[in-house]
Amino acid sequence: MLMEKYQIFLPVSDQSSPSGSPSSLNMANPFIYFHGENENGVRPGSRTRNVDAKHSDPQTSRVSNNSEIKAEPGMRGGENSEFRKHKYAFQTRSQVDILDDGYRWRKYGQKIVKNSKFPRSYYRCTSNGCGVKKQVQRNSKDEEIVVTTYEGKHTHPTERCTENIEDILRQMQTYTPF
DNA sequence: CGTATTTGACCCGCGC
DNA sequence: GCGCGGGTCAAATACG
Repeated sequence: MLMEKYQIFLPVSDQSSPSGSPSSLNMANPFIYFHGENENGVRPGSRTRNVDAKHSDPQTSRVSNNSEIKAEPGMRGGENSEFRKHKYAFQTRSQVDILDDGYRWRKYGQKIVKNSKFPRSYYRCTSNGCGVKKQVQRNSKDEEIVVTTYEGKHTHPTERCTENIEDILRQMQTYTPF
């Protein structure tokens, strides 16, 4: 057995789908994961957020916050598409949801998904101009399995030292077969 | 008091 | 067109 204390499942290869129709992103398989790189991953007219207007919010000065994630087609050009391409996921065997990977994350949402009994948390990197997102979900079948999905690419160096990896492993262990 | 988290509402795509 | 499922926002709250 390779896994002694922790277990990491790296993302599968990108073009490993011979069928060409990888529509089956079923999470039914507890250990099979995929990382789809949405080349076009632009959400068509994603949330213009008119709700503020109807909500009679005269200030609406949070434009800065929106603009960074706006990712409108044609705004950033190719850079934008590449930004979306970096999307991958991996699974870790851990008992803590939040794995400190050196970046600062701010939770911005939490949802209950059908497949899982546990809620899915949405995080975003709290750096200016760095719209990297991350979502953490716990597998319903194996409570110890935590699925972490990253999307985007960090435009800034890691705040903490690289040696922090030890801390990560320390956090990830907590599981002893014996 | 500033920043991060909580949490309900909203938005959007998709299936019926 | 409506309901459902999933993703995001933002006001309120918690926390240092």
